[in-house]
Amino acid sequence: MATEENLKIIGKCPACQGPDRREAVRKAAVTLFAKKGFHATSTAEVAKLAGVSEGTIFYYFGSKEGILLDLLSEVNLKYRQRMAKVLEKAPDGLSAVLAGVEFHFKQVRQHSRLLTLLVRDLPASLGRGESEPREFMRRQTALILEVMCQSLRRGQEDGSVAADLPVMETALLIRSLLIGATRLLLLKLAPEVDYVGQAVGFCRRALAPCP
Amino acid sequence: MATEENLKIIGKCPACQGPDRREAVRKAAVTLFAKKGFHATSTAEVAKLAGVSEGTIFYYFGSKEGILLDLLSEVNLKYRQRMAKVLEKAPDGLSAVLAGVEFHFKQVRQHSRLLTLLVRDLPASLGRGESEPREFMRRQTALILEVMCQSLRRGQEDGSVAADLPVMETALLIRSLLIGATRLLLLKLAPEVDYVGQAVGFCRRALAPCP
Amino acid sequence: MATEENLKIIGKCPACQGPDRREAVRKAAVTLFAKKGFHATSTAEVAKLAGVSEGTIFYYFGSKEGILLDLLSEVNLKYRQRMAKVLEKAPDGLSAVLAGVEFHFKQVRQHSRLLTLLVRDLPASLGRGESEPREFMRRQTALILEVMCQSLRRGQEDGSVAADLPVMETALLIRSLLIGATRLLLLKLAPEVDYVGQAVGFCRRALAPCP
Amino acid sequence: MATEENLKIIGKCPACQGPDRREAVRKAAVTLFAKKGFHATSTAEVAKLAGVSEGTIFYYFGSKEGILLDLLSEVNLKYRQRMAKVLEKAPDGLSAVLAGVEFHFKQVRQHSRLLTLLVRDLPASLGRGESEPREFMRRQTALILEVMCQSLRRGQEDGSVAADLPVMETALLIRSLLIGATRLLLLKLAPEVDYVGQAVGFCRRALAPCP
DNA sequence: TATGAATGAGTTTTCATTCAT
DNA sequence: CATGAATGAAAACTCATTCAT
Repeated sequence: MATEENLKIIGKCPACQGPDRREAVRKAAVTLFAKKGFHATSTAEVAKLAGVSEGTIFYYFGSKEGILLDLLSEVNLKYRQRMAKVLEKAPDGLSAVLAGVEFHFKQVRQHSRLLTLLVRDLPASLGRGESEPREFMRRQTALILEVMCQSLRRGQEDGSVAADLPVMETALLIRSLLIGATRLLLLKLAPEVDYVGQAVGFCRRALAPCP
Repeated sequence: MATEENLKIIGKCPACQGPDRREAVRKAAVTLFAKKGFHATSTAEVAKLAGVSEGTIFYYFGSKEGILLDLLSEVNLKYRQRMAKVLEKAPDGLSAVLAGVEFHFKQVRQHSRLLTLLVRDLPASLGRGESEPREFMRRQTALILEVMCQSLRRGQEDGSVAADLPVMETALLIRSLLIGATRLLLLKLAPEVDYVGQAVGFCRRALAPCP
Repeated sequence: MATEENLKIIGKCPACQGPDRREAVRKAAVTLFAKKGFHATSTAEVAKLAGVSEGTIFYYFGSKEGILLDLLSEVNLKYRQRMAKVLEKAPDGLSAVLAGVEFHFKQVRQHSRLLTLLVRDLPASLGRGESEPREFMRRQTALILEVMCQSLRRGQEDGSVAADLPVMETALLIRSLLIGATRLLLLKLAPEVDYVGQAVGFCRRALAPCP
Repeated sequence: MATEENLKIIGKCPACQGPDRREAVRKAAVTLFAKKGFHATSTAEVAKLAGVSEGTIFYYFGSKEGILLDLLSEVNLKYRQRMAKVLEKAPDGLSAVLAGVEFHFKQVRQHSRLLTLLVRDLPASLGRGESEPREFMRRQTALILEVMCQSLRRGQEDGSVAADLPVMETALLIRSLLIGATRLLLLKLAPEVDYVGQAVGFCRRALAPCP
């Protein structure tokens, strides 16, 4: 086919047509937002790195915030789906929760750029008060919490988790631990020790019924 | 004194002279940064709320980021000092750590505006490379971690904390939990349940030696 | 015919083919230009309201200004034709002029959206130098003036209009009155009183020969 | 004084300091708005012609529309004040009105640039619907109408104006005539004849009581 | 010490227009 | 004929910072 060759000749990335332009913007945005932060990145930079015109960004995403929202909803969705899959496979409730903890740290390592957006640029960058994007984030958080709650309940039923623990509060604590750890890790504010294993142990002791 | 009288005449608050101007800027900045975020707040707004000229801000703080850094260092210092005092009073290491956890949540409630600065959007320079302000943040985090580590070691010596726990990693986990919880609480991303008590229990079970 | 069926299937208005597309654009443009003004209306909005693609607009009208010019020439043509018909029917010159005045106010009421275009913001090219669209507007004005002049001359011949009035200047004054009134009425800058009758009386006294 | 000399040396217009910068912007804006129209003039152009930075414009006027509003309120104020003075001097009501008509045409000739703003860029350029600037314009129009009404009433009292004419409607008609004429004159849409004298005669016949 | 007028580089966003299909 | 993805130039506006006073 001549098209691809021609594109090479005129110096255009052959992947950058049609919906691929959208993807190119997303990729560029992830890279820059993760490296410099949402506010410190201009749409001009994103456009340049993506190899598209600035207009294209607004054609596809409507606004700068639109890119971030689009990115985040995907991060959240994939994270949740994978997390859910991991939890399902576990033999009992406690194992599920602990597998979730382990999974989270693995994700942080593997998708650090994307998750950095979650701990640095969001939701602080988004509209304050009762804005639409804020509500969006709250929903996302609630969904992830729900998954965690289910495993905890399952654990209380099968006896692997202490029965007297209030489910929601406990889920919040585990979630807090994961969020805080991600922040310390990705913003490199803490010494670079690997504490995944310790995190699992920490939670196990906190959750398991007293023998 | 002529000064005070004059000030009354021209309608300026007599407290807003000399070093008080500095303080006025700090107060205004805390309020605005916490409410709207660092990026969304302009120096003009800060100056206006503080009742000083824009030039004054730069005279005292050098830059917009300078205000934030100044604020953060004070938040950290006071937090650390108070935390240290709380830990000292505890009868044993475990109680110290748990008292620290409880103290943290109390602080969040009492000084929410100030602490919001820590979980809200940090300036870009804090997120990238080896900038000076970045190093500053890391130092602050390290100092707080150190305090926590001391209590853990003390607990291992007096037998109230499991002896096989690696101190630094465990301190990081507790710190993570506190940071994550603060974020969820202050950014109002989680249901508004009170989980201080649960947090203490969670940590006690995770730290206490197996009976 | 397959076309109509297909259109129904894909949910497109069957009237929107061929020259009807042109008409759809015109209708949408009138609505939006009258409501929001020429400058504040984007071609995208026009295309959307018309249910056609953006390209179509440029296919038919060449440019955004082209739509306006097309619209204006039609407004003027119809206005002139109708005005001419009204003037013809009048028994004498003065009655013709006064009927014209009355007719104008009726038009303003009936076709307010279309006529608003004439008093609203014209594109920059209409306001400057010797541009082509500028010349176009001047021609339109001249044509309407000419009609008015004819009636005045007729009135002077049949004695219903004072013989010593300079025709062109008088026509310009009447036209001025109509234009100004339209502006005040359509832009709703004046109290909403109905002054058609008064306008007719005003002109009659100004034109009729002194008894 | 050294200051003025220095300024000349570094190539700055000596008039362009302090509040004179504000004035420089106003002057530049009048020139450009009148020549090209409000929409077709960019703030960059205004800044360049005024010899100030673009920021300065926003420092003083807040927005592009702010310049226009500022300009217009001054035009209106001066116009009204001068008009009032002219009307006062007249020996009777009819003379007052006619002097006002004559005065208007004189103004149009003398301050054509400024008045062009009134007939072309306003109020079409300003916010639609019930916007603040729109209301501003309505108030301005009302004030001018009021002045005209006073003279008409005075004329009816002293017998120089027909007693049976409804004051407001008549004022509106005269105002309409002036507005329309200004538009035709300044936008150069009509043949360039001088019809001031005719306008006065036209109005006299329309207003004077039938002998 | 304190001011605030002035800046200009930078921001996000808009939009008429083009053109390959 | 008709589309709509893509553009890029330009727009209005913001704001941290400076500096003469």
